[in-house]
Amino acid sequence: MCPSRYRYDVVAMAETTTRSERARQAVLDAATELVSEVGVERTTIDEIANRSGVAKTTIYRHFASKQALVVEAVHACTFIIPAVTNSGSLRDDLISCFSGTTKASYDGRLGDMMLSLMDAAQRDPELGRLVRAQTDQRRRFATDVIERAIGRADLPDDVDVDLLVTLVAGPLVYTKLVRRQRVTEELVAAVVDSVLSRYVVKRPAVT
Amino acid sequence: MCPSRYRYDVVAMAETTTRSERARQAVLDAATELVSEVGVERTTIDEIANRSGVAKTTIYRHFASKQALVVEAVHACTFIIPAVTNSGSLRDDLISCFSGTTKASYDGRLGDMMLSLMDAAQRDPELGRLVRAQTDQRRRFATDVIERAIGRADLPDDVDVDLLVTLVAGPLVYTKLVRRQRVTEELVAAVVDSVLSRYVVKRPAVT
DNA sequence: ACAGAACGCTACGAAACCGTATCGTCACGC
DNA sequence: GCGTGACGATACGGTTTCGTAGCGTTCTGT
Repeated sequence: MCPSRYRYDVVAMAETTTRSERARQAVLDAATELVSEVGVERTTIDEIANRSGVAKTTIYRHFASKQALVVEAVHACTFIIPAVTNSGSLRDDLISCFSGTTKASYDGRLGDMMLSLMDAAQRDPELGRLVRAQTDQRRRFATDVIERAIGRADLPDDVDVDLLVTLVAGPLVYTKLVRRQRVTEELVAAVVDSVLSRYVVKRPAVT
Repeated sequence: MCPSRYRYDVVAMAETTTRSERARQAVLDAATELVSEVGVERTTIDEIANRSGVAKTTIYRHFASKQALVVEAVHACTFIIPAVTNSGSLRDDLISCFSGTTKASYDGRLGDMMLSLMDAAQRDPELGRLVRAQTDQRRRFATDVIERAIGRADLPDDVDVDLLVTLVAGPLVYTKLVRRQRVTEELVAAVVDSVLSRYVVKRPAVT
């Protein structure tokens, strides 16, 4: 009847998990939460211990250092892979791709910690690799979509794929990180249409 | 013959400046240098004292707190206003505007501290206002250029000016901050041309 | 030259944080 | 049910950093 000393929620996790795994997961959850709130630099082990309900000593039984813990916590929420459609329409696939990527990268906690993460990545090689891997992966999705379009001759084969990806991703990332505004579906569509307008029949120039 | 105890360079400053002003400036210089190297969070008063040659006690005679010092130091290098041409050519003016803005915002120290600054701005209202003011000012230059073009009927008057600015600024900022690549003149021109291609006569769609 | 203002130096208290040690308590497989 | 492994609580040493105090030294205007 008396409550367990272990404060992290046992019920919320599959009962097949061990005590050790539950503690570990509670620590990782608290770490991502904290990083998204106060950034990498201001995240402390003591506060993670408080929020997770896991004793600091136990945290150090699972993770070698604060740096290792942060890296693993960030890693966990970084590799959420958005689904990308393959409809045969360049426009639709691009919108789908960037909507998915935006959701996976800039909504929720990961979006909140993105700036702090990129800043910390400037000085922490481990985090640097993590951020770079994510950026590359996100760009890869868009690159694939574009190359499929080139294969269908929906785009000229001398198109600068790298630039094209930057032309779409740039305004979206800028809107989120610099202007701190929500990236709406309408914005994604407007950016994609603007970039693609160069390659499709359109209204004549205004005189 | 014996060297002065005051280590900051007296010669480098106009001799009309007072001792107090020289110390103050040396502190601000060291602060911006340090912030650009290690970020806002890791910048310490002791290290500023070391680099500037100004005693920590003297620093606190000039600035109420570390936060106040950082804000003022950042403010000093933030308000460098780039020159923008008014040639009558939308394309040339846009390229000039964004080249200038990029130089003023993302080259040198300010560029190095930008990520850390935007991160810190999320939690420090004072820095938040500073960053927002700079962003707004940068966008204002581009907005002016575009509105002049609308006045000349080089652009339709129903064009979404805000979106247009984002379409150009986004890829440049993204290239610098996320991809950590240099923003070349060629890139600026390529982005401007891509965005403007919607509004000028261009090659027909590839079949 | 001289007085007062400004600075440098050393030292310090207080707080935050990292990582470890110790020991008592709990959970889980057998 | 019982032992072993895992956890919780407390405490601690060491380090870093902020911001201040005290006091001697240097500069500067008059």
